Amino acid sequence: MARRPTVTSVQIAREAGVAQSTVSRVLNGGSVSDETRRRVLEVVAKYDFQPSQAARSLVGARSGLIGVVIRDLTNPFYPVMVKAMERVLHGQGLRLSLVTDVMTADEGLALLRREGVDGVVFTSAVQDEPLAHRIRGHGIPVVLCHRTLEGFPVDQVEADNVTAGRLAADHLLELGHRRMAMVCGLAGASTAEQRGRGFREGVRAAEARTGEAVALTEVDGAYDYGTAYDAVRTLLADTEPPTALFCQNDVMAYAALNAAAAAGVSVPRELSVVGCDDVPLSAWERIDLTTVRQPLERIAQVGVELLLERLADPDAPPRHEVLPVEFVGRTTTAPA
Amino acid sequence: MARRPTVTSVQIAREAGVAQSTVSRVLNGGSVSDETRRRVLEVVAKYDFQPSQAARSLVGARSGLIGVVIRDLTNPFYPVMVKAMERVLHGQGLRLSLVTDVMTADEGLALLRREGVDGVVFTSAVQDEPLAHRIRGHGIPVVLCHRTLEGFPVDQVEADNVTAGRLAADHLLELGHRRMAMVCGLAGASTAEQRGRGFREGVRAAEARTGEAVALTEVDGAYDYGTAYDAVRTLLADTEPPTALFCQNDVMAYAALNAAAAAGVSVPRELSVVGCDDVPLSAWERIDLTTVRQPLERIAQVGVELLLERLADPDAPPRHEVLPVEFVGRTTTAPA
DNA sequence: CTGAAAGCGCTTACAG
DNA sequence: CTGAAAGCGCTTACAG
Repeated sequence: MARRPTVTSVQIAREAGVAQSTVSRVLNGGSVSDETRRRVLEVVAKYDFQPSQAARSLVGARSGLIGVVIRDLTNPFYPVMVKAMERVLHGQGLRLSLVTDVMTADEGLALLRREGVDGVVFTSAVQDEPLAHRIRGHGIPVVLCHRTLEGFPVDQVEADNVTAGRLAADHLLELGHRRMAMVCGLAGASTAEQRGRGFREGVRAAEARTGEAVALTEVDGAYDYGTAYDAVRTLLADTEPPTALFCQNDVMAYAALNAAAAAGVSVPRELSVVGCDDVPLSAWERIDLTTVRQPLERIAQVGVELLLERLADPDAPPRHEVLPVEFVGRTTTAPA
Repeated sequence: MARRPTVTSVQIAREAGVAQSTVSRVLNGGSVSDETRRRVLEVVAKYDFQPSQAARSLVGARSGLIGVVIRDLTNPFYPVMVKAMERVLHGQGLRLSLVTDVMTADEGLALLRREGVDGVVFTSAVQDEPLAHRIRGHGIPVVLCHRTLEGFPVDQVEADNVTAGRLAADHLLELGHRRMAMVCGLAGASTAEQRGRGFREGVRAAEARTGEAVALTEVDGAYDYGTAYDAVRTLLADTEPPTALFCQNDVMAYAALNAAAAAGVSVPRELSVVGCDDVPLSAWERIDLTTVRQPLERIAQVGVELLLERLADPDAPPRHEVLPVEFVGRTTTAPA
């Protein structure tokens, strides 16, 4: 089990009877004669030679590493994104360096710099968190994926979250709900601001159209299961609880469904619940959540692609992609 | 956005008026005078200097990278493990390099070698998959975490899976079930073999004790949601379907619950379902799965610790930890 | 305690 | 097409 010394390009070169730089050339696609290439590749295959990434990124212009900043990996939302990103990156021969909430923002920033990432995809940017700005301040290309930051001119991709909120509102209002609550996402997250705005717009529009008043309570769920669970339990303990809930993401909607079950409140008979995201879990028969789908994997994919295009053309103007959302009616909502 | 040239230790040294090797020493804890240390750290702080990991791992004995091999990140089982591992590693100043099923085993092996990982934790080893053996063949320390491989003398940590299967059997038999099915995990996975063995032992023991025959059907679920879902739908379409199901992991139990719902089979009235793992999801009111808990985070933590101890003492005899499991009764099971 | 030097394993001009 | 050489940014003996 002593660390067997790794084979290096020098040894490959020696055994193939060529210069070390020639080995490098055949591996990186320089001009090499067929015969030389064949001879080198034979030795490469014999030892299953793998060039050192450390050496490569030390000398080269690129590390081949892309930073991906998420929050909590155990939130079912993120694995879907990470997987989609990994697929694209792996297809391009790139590696993903994950930064999660296991570390502080400062630690994450330091790591990304030490690793020499070629660029960073942020999936969880919030308005007052300067991490993305600081990374970019170090000259590292940044893209905002699924979240957006005001006054930060970088490549961004997001869903049409205002419409998402609007669709949720329209659905619940059409069902006749007039006493509703919104379980809000993280303060400072663009998605929370936009979904909230869309929902409120929908409510106001309905009021204007019907002349009927709609009661709308807003509580903070912080995009977090536990926070949302407690908030909904409190809501449901009220003397006049809402008849419908818009949760700004699916995870909080799961919390709402479970909190309702714990409180003995029947969904959808006594309480309608609408989520937002359409994470795969939402389609489970045991959950079957009415929600607004955002094209999660597509967002992840576009995010990575924007970064790759940025690396290819650093001076192109920043792009901002907005992807459409879609209402998904299932069984957690019913007429008031 | 031009890549601002990164500050190096040479520049820090120059500005602090010391040799580059002195900068290295203050950063790595060599002997340096207080005054020199102070002066260097001041410049380090001024530029927020981050030493290049590439250079460090090229010259040093360690890369500070630990490979972690999992299967599908979107299986709720793995994020829990990865997070627990990341916590331990980050506490030690180490980074995690994730290998998932987005790539082939060969590609994963190649990557791990190129990156020069100091060691690898396997969470999804299967008997006929030589990946772990091959990694180890390159002199890289390996630990098996949550799965075990026969005749492979490396550090291993697993739950007491035989007892897990036995507990599931005892519970269902006590409830009076005599027509059962087992949804089996991945062929070649030690957990599947052990849990299956424990369950069968329990059934045979009950038959011997009571003199009553117990019908036990076994179907393949491959530890996969979709595979298990289809298998359970087929089972339930039978003229004489089982009254109880033991699913060798929680994810397959979710599939069973959902398949039952889709088939209009009431759980637990018409069908009892027991899982295995106790992933956080299982405690949700909407799921509320009777299962056997294995100490997931603890397994992950011990796995990483075994590896770290191995790195500290390469010649210590291999260790094999077996962690206790615990029956968790919830509402997906009822008397036959 | 401190500095000068070697060297890790590559890529990339530069010659030929 | 091919080789010799420089150099990426560090750590680690080796002197003093």
